[in-house]
Amino acid sequence: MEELIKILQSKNIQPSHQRIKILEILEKNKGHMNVNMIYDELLKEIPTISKTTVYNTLSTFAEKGLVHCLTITPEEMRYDYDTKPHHHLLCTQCGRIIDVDVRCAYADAMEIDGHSIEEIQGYFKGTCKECLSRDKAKH
Amino acid sequence: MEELIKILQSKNIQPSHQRIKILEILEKNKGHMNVNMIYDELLKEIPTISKTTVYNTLSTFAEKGLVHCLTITPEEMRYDYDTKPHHHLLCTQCGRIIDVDVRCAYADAMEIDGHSIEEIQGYFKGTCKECLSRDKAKH
DNA sequence: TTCCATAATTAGAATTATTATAGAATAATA
DNA sequence: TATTATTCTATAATAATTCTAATTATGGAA
Ligand SMILES: [Mn+2]
Ligand SMILES: [Mn+2]
Ligand SMILES: [Zn+2]
Ligand SMILES: [Zn+2]
Repeated sequence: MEELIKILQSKNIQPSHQRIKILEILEKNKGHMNVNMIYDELLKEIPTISKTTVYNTLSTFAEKGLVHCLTITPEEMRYDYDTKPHHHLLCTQCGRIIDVDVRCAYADAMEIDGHSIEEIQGYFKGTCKECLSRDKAKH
Repeated sequence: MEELIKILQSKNIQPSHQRIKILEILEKNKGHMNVNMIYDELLKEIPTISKTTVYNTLSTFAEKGLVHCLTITPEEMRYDYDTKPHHHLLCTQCGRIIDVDVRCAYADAMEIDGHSIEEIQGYFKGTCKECLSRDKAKH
C-alpha cells in the first residue's frame, strides 16, 4: 500500500484511491489485462468506479511509463505492468498472452535504418506449449 | 489484369470484379493501407462498392495468405501486400508505417520457448529519418 | 439458351472499444 | 472557511468492425 503510493509519487502521479487500486490490480494479476478485466476486478472493491476512470488512469500510467501498451490483440488494448523490454506470444488456441524470453538484437538500439526508435514491440502468434502438450495428450 | 486473376486463382479465390480491383490497389499503393484508404480508392472505380465487401475481401486475402495484417496502429488494422517477413516502424510524427530492414533472428524459427509460432510481428515506434532531417533543417 | 444452386455483394443495423463532455465530488490551498 | 484545481463519474459521441438479410452475379446442368 505504502509501496504503491511511493511508486505513483515517484512518477508524479497523485495517489488517489482509484489509482492505487488500479496499480494494485496490475501488480497482482501478472497477465496482460485489458480494460474490462481491470474494471471487473475494480468493481469488487470500488462499486462506483467508472470505466472512464480506468481508461484515464491507464493513459496516465502509460504516459508516465508505469505500464506498456500492447496491440497484440486487434480488438482491444492490453496493458503490461512489466516495463522491462520483452516480447510476447499470443496463443491462438487459449488466447493467453505470454512473455517470451528472447534476446532481441535491437532491445537497446536507439536507431534503426536511420530512424530513431523509442519503443519496440515483438509479437509472436502461434500455439503455447501448454496447448501443444494438451493436444498431444488428447492424441 | 490477367496477372491479378492468376494470383487470385492460385490462392483459390474466385476472381470477382471487386476482388481484382482490391488486389490492384494493394499492388499499386505500396504502403500499409487501412480499410478506409482502400475503400476511398475503390470508390473511384466502383462507386457502388460496399465497405463490407472491403472487409470481407481483406479477411479472405489474409486467410489465404495474400496479405499480412498489422496491428501497429491501435485504432485500425493495416494491410501489407508484402508477405515476406519484415518489420515495421511507425513514425509518431508523420504517421507513416515504414518497412525496416532488420535481420530478425527468429524470422525462420518454428518455435520459441517451447511454443510453436506461425507469425511474427516486429514493430518499432519512433521518428522516421525524413522527419528527423526535416527537424534538423528547421534547427 | 434457360434454369437453378451457390457464392458474392450490398445496405444498413448492431456491436464494441475508446474518447469527449460536462457536472459532481474530492482534495489542496490560502 | 472560502476558493481553486484536480479527479471522478455518468452519459453521449465516435469510429472500426461484424452481423444480417436481401439482392445480384456466376457457373454448370438440362
Ligand atoms: Mn509482458
Ligand atoms: Mn511492410
Ligand atoms: Zn494456449
Ligand atoms: Zn516521419
